[in-house]
Amino acid sequence: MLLANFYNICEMNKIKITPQRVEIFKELIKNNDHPSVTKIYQRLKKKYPNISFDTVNRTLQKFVELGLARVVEDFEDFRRYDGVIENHHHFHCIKCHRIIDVFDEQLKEIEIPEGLKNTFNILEAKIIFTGICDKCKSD
Amino acid sequence: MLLANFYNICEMNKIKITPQRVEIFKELIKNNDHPSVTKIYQRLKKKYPNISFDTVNRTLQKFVELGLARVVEDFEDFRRYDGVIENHHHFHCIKCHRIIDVFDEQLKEIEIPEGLKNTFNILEAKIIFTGICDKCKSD
DNA sequence: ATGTTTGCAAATAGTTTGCATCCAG
DNA sequence: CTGGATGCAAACTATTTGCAAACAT
Repeated sequence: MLLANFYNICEMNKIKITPQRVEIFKELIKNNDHPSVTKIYQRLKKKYPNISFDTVNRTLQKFVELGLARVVEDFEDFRRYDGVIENHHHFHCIKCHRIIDVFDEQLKEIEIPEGLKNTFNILEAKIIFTGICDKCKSD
Repeated sequence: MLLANFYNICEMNKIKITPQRVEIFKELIKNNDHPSVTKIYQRLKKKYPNISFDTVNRTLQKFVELGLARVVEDFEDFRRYDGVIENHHHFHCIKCHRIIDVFDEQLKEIEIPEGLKNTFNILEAKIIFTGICDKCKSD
């Protein structure tokens, strides 16, 4: 996502291009380190001491609405527990938030790319499917 | 994970087998619907009105320590944003919490099991690798 | 001009902590 | 008995909301 796209998308959606929004967007894409709201806020506060945490927070949410950004691993915002210890995959329904275990022979051994295997110690590779579940489909 | 294992693991780790722990464990594995603390608390409160939210919360954490349970998609507990819109995978470092984008041709098309494809509307299939990153490996 | 956006402050939700009491071993 | 476990209440953290003032168009 480039800065030029940012302007286009803002105009298309008729949302105002404010200095804060421009700076927040630039900070978001600058080094792609998946920053939190607080991170972006802290970085911007150095250059623009007047910016508020709240604006950063709301702006990032707006960006997600507009398709300019995504929330990292965006599931529910509270902890859930799993009694199944063995490695397995999950399906998340985006409507009812059901989580369904996925056990599949084919997916059991995920091919870990050489680049990754050599650089990091990979402890787990888990597929997370998101979509709409059977119950919610029929609504 | 079975109830018998629960007793064994508690004994092995010399933690007390209290009625609360037994009930919380049974509730966790009963229908494997990935319950939140609040869910388990609410369900148990019907039968055991004296149980406290706090005990449920701490017990579940204890279960994770002992390897009796897992936290679902257990990443950091605050929201992080991604400026990359295109589908891609992530590597999470469990030590420094860096998140690194994984783009890989081989992984681009994840084989979605027929069973899943037929039952749900799958919108995304994303692999989340967890492990220890290059920087943290050398510490 | 005017309706959106901003900054502030207070509220909220989920989780955690401190501590006195209780109970499993 | 005794140290770990429980229940309660208060604290904490991340996020959200309401509102008046400021600004982009």
